[in-house]
Amino acid sequence: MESASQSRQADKAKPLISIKDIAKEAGVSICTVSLVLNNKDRNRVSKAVAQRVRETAQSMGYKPNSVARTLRTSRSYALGFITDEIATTPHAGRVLVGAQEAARKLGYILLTVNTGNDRELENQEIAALRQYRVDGFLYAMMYHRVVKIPAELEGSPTVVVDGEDENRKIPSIYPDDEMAGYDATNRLIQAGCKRIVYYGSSITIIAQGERFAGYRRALADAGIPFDEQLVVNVEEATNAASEAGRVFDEIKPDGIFCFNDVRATFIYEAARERSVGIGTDVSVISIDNQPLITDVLKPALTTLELPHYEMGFEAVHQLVAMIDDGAATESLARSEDSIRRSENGPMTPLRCRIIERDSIVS
Amino acid sequence: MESASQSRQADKAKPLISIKDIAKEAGVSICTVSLVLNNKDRNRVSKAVAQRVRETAQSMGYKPNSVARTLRTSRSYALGFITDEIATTPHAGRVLVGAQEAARKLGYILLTVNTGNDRELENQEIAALRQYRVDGFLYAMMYHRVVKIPAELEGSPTVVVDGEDENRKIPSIYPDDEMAGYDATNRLIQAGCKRIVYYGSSITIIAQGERFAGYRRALADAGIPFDEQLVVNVEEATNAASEAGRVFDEIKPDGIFCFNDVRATFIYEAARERSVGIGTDVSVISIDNQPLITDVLKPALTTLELPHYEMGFEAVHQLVAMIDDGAATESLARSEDSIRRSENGPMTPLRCRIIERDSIVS
DNA sequence: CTGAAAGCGCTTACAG
DNA sequence: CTGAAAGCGCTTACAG
Repeated sequence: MESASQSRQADKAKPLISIKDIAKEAGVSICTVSLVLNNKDRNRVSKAVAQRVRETAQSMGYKPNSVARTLRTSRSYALGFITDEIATTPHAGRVLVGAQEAARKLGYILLTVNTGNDRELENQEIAALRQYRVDGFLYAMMYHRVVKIPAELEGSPTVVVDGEDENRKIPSIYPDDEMAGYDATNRLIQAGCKRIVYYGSSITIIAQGERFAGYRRALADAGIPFDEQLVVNVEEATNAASEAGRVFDEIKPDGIFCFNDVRATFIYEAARERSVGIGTDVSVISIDNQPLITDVLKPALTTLELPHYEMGFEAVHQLVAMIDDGAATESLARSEDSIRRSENGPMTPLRCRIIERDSIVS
Repeated sequence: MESASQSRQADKAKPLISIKDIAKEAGVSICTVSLVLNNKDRNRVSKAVAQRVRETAQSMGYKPNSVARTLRTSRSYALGFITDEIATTPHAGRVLVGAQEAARKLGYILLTVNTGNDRELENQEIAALRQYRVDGFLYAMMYHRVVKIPAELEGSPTVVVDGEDENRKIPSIYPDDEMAGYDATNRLIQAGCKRIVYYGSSITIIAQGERFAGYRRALADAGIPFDEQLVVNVEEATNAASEAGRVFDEIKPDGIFCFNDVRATFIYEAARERSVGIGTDVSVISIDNQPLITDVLKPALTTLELPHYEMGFEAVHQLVAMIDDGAATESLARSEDSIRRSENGPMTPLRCRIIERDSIVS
């Protein structure tokens, strides 16, 4: 006999009951219990017995032991959530919330791990996750970028969140920044703006290129000629303030599409200094919907929200689809002429939602 | 024989090797392998054999199967991280990062779960976590408050993060808001301020009472009489702006201690409207260190940072101490005259760090 | 110093 | 329709 009371606080908890206990109580074998509780009893167990087993399990408060099940079946219903760094922005943590919610609904649980962009740590954590026999991996980035999937993940179901696999092979969920740029610019055009500044980023991340492309497409669709002079790319820490001033002093636009909310604050500041009325004299729109900023700016900033929650949610859905039906997903990812997903292959850009407030002239 | 190839992408991965494989390769029994790999081989296995086993394990790239170990030992080295809602502020997610880092260092892994303050969901998730046989629970709140521990957690090692157990029985880690109020006020006093406004919160959360208490203590320590007129408690959404104006128009202080960074923005705004120079005419300090705010405010705001990372880190440390040595921790928690922790019992307030910037007159 | 055996809780062919 | 048995990978008394 093994030590009956390991010195742990947990021992005070009520004892966990197993299918063996139920079998004894219901007067059947454990395999009958297993069959019934897994709903595999059709044509195998009499209705009466099945009913009795279910009631017994219910009344005894039976909860299956996931660990034992995992050992036996090699399916853990656990997903590894790997992130470089969570919560740099208030919204980034929402991808974890979305992922967690989807996982719960699908009967999965999330094991989360931060790596802080340290490749060695990342490998170490992936190994740890494997020891726990996770069924698949979410590889979540802090912001939309091209990612190199760690070789350690090879062969395991994986989906990239807020990033794009460099080879466009691994399913990737990310914000549709081109569409966001289009929608933002188009919103300004709908408000009657003719001379729209793109107040962008001089750092060349994906979002910058895509949003700018969306800006140009919206202009083109509206028949407004593109003017290089209206593009002002800035860096937050250096020239954002001076360039914002130049926007008003030299360019004098009727609409401004800001790369993000932080940049919008520079536009607000410059407008205030010049007594230009945002929402009255000039329309402003941006992207991010950072609560701390939108709370404070007046007039309230109209902006697009990145689909963080949705990315997490969708990623888990796709991952579980791969796990539950690997063969189908595999062939899907391989065939170029697949019917579903034909356009983007395994890539899933998600649209951003516009949050209407008061910074656009109506 | 069971189906050799379940249709899962994971099957492409290299096969997992077990102690059985090592035993065969090294020509010993599996129990010898187990003993050696768990470092329980002293006086039980010859050095030569032990060495051979280790080398074999190494060369075969053996990783123990946590699931099998858990089933056998009832110890999962997994912790349940329960949170009401992650990432409302950029910093809140840092508690998860801190917890995760501590967990990794101690050989544990985190299963995270969000409940969105839904009590029923919470119970459901706790049950799920139990099915995975977590060794203990972190019960993390979004902000410092008194918490009622769910009955479902009873009997399991648990520590509260960013909250205080209402019964002061369950170990709780939270920011030392009284000390933060003291440190902030004292910083102003050190800068020569004599007439210090407390620009606080009219919502009575813990932090408000504590920071105000710290404010009064710092005043008392410095021999500055407390003046009720200098206390201005506001609500962000309603009277913050008008009251900030009143601070300058009627009270005319030389120092202002703001409850948080968001409130500081109202003070900045009011000062600007009146051409009062922050950092030159009046000193301002606050609490939160919200990057999005401190990035934008000029002059840069001196503020105290809440120890989010540290709370997560410390909580995991205490939880693991309970798990590894339950008996000791139990007696500790019960004895009123314990030597360690005598002062606060199971409560651990953590000090906030001051981030010096340019809003205090030097 | 080393190995055979039991068992953690479950699932799954297989035999009846 | 139901049960006995094997086995997932590990640990741990126990016997030698």
